Amino acid sequence: MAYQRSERMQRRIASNREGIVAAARLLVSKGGLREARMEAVASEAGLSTGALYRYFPSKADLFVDVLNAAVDREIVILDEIVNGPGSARERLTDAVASFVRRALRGPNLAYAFIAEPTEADVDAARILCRMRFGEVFKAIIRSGIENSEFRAQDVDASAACIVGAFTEALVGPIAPSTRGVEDEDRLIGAVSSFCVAAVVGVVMPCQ
Amino acid sequence: MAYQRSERMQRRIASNREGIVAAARLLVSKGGLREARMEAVASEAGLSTGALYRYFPSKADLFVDVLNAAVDREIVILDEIVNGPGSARERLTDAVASFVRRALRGPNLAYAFIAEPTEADVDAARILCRMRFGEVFKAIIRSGIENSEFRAQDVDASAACIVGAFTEALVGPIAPSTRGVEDEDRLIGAVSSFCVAAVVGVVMPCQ
Amino acid sequence: MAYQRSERMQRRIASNREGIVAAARLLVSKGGLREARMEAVASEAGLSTGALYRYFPSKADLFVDVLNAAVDREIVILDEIVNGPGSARERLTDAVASFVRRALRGPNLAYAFIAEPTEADVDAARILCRMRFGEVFKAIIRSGIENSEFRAQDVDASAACIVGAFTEALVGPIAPSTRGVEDEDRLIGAVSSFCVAAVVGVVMPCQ
Amino acid sequence: MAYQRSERMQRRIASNREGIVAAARLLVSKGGLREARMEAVASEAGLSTGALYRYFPSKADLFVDVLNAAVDREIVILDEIVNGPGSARERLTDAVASFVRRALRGPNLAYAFIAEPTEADVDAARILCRMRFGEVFKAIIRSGIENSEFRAQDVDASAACIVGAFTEALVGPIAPSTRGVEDEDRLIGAVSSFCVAAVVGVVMPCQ
DNA sequence: CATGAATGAGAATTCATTCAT
DNA sequence: TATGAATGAATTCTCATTCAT
Repeated sequence: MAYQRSERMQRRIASNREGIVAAARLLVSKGGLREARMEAVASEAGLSTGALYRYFPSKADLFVDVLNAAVDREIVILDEIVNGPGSARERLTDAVASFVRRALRGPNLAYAFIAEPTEADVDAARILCRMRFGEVFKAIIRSGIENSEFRAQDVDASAACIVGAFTEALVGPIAPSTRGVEDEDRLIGAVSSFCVAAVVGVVMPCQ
Repeated sequence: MAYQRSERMQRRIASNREGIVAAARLLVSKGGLREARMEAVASEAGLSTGALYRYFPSKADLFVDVLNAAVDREIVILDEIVNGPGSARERLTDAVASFVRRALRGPNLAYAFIAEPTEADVDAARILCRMRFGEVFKAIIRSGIENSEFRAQDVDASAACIVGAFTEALVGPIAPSTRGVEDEDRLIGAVSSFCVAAVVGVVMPCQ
Repeated sequence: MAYQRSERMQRRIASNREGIVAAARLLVSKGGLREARMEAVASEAGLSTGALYRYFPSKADLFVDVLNAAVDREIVILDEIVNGPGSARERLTDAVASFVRRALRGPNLAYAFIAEPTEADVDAARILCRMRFGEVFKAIIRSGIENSEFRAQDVDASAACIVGAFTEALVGPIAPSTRGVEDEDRLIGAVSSFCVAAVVGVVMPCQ
Repeated sequence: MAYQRSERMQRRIASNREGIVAAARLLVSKGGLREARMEAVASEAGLSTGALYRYFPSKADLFVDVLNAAVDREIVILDEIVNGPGSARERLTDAVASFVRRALRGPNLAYAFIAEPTEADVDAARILCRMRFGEVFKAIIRSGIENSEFRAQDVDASAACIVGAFTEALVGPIAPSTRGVEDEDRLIGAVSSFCVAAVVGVVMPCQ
């Protein structure tokens, strides 16, 4: 009677897991972490609440996973840009623009997660995610400083500022992310210009 | 025949109100809005939960007050800088530095509140506060553009980026605000340089 | 230093007591017992909540008093009618009409109290009041039976029915006591006819 | 892949719902709406408070249901009598007797609900219920007037009076519904005679 | 005697988590 | 393994009553 986990079953398990994460992501993108109740996630995933706990030991674990999955995708894309060709300036512009563009489209959750703290458990993960984003930008900044494209600066601080700047411009209530789609390019241009100017910062060198 | 409210009592009432706000502020600065339960606030203030409701009609009202009080103080100081003498560049530097410096000291909650969404009621106030901060920086940017200190730019977007940048640099976990006090000046310098460079943005003028 | 209670003081105490009862009555007539909070009563009476407890040991006691005061007045008037001249039938008509008329005017609270149960303590008093009203009508019914104006009947039950009938017709939501003032006489006529017919009840004697 | 809800479970759910309603009914019949706390209901039903909210969205909804269930049963029975054969007089007698008889037995809550106002939400339902009772009696009265069994009269007022009369005779403390069961028939007879006499009202036709 | 701020025991409702089926 | 009903601790808010001033 030894229990052999069939391939079919394995696939179902994997797909259930993905389905749960997808459902959770959808709900978060709609109403934020605050409104993503376990029962709603289960229902969206076509499962029972009990089943959720077979895949994730707690709500926090589930949302940490959701967060990481979303951020992983971002990081992959950003890393490609960062490690790609072009000047540091171009790569920074592209990285910011790429992030902002996808965030404006949704349902990309990176921004939602970045902006919304919750329980301590999830918060810790969020913090790590912000750090991962920070690392991406640190890499660009460092390479820009090395080849004298960028001014000398506190790399940690600048990276934090960049992440904060585009996050706020996107999700912050100040920033009119609701302007409408036509202005998308304008917003992207404005934010990436801001960030590039900040790190380049050859300020009035000829005066 | 009405009794005269004794001065002693008046002082007690005033001090209680302040005590409640202070207790709430403390708890928020420790554990965020989500851990600031009414009972905890009451206990911290040395009162009963019922007493809280004599001073504030609801939890949301209390925290809106706490938030506004913190932000009011900031805005007063920032406005003074903004409307003061000096070039736009100097004023921007000073404004950012001033905010960051006080935030690093604490218990200044402006940054905590700026960063943490909660219930819809409080959230509305938070959004207004961010907007108020945004307005301060818009004013500087506009004046800088007018006198050609700053490049032409999307004022709304830049203001959002500035607020996001120093917020993130402060509360964001990327920027280790836990570094210790020795680095305070360094952080302040880094963040304000970042913001100034971003809006000035005379990028590579001699190339 | 023996304390002589001055006449002035005695008068104030008495007038305060009356003021409290009046305030309570007003609030009840507006929003029912449910909405007559002690603080509101105090405020309406121009006193502090604490003062209330100098005159009444508890909320229940206060409202029992209010109830009894209102009912006392009714009973005095009804008793006058009951013990006055006229046939039992006339006296019953007058009694019902008199009660209904004053109730329609307000702020007569008898009906409000009659219709609204609350805490056990007050409820007991309410029950007693209904009994007192019942006694009034029992007296009329008995005298009507004695002189053969009314049919033989269960006096207790009939009295209860009468009280219930006009109470419901007044405060019950079925009975449109909101019809407007022009219909006042019509309602009074209808209700008293109903009650008289019920106790006379010489039903189809000639058939 | 959805599991089939077992019949056993379905039965449990149905019986739980009924159990909750029954528990609520019991508590109301004992101590009135004001003593029927959600925790007490849950405990009486052998459930947790949380479970109650799976079946009813709020306390008000639960009690509206309880009220309506009780009244529905009454109305069905009364309607049968009203629309049945017999003279208007007979049908009125039967309707009143039927209601009073069942009310004396309990746990029939119609009378309890009829007599006790509570929170606004439940109150609205209570008012509707009284109106439904009123309609039943209006129908009889109208048909009695049409075929000259009853005197001309204000149908609305009379219906209200009837409902008030038997309600008071039952729950009102004047009419000792605690008399004991032997007097049941006597009370029923007295109340229905009262109501019939009231609407027939051919008062002293031969004098 | 008057004041009214403070008390604190409730009461309703929510939701992550468990466990019998 | 899946289900989803049940749990129950947690949390906000209310209001009669008390007591220091």
